[in-house]
Amino acid sequence: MLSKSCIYGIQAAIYVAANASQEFVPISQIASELKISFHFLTKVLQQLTQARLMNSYRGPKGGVALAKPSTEVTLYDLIGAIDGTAIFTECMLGLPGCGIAEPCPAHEHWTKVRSELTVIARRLTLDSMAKKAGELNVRLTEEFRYAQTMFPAIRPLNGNH
Amino acid sequence: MLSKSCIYGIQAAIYVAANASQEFVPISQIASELKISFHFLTKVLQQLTQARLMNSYRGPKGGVALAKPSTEVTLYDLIGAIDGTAIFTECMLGLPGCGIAEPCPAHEHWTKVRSELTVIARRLTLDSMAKKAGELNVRLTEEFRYAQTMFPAIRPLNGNH
DNA sequence: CCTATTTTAGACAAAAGAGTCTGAAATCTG
DNA sequence: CAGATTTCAGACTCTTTTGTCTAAAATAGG
Repeated sequence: MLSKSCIYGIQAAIYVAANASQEFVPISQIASELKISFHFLTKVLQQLTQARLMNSYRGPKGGVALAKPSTEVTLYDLIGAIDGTAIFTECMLGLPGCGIAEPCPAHEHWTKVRSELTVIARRLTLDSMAKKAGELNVRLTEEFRYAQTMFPAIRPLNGNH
Repeated sequence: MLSKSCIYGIQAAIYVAANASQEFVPISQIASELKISFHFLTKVLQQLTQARLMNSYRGPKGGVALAKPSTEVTLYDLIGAIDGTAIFTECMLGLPGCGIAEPCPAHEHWTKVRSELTVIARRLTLDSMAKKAGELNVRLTEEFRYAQTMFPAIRPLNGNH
């Protein structure tokens, strides 16, 4: 469905949005919290900065930050910047000419799913995902559980897990 | 979205369903009509026979055939046999624990798309796809067009294109 | 029985994706 | 200015996917 690069990029973006208090978040911090290879994440986040979704800053106190308010960055933007928009536009069977004029045998059904996917991806903002991640961590912490497999990024930083 | 293997397998299955008059359809015929590498398609179709979706027969007059009526083979079956069912079950962000108890930040939205995808894949039969492909070719033929990029498999075999 | 045809099995190569590492450039702190 | 920190750029390796090829087993037909 989504490439690993894309998944890492989305997770990192959520992390950055959830840590909006920090001006620039070091990639090393994101990588260690999310348990992603630092160098690999670096390359993924470069794609997001080149797509103008993030700003970066070198040196001490450097890192990455959202280029826009988290309410204005959607899942669609992130996927488009890393995996491209093919998933939102292409034929399920990969047939180049598939469209209304020359539909493939699965065309009408797949377009229905695809358009819903597009709507949802366009509506889902980093802001709302970061808030969901926050709620999740509060609940997990209250239940004395540790979101190891879930979303280690967003766990509270008070350290009492 | 779907792997190339999976796309080839689906196209080939539609082709076989559309050529139900032939008892066994040689893979070489499918490959040349669909313009897929013969040896590669061979391996893909072996997956479908091992999954009991197709029968195969060696030697002259051999080939592959559907193991069940085309009304009883769904897109879900084909995808499941080649790419596996992960796409119908897995979290969008690939998080292992994601579920109702521990949803990831995009959980509820993705499950909505995913369940619609599952419903459609389970309902869409080879029979209906083969019929759609047939209608398409009639129309294309009437318009003196040649479904080269579209679905070369299903074009009529009368040869007057 | 012999030959042609076809699937089966598996080795091999090419391409893309994922992950690792090194060095250079920028920037802060003292 | 010196040293530490951090992104940037690119080379490199490993794995998976995709694609190609060869030989063996099964089967039909003469």
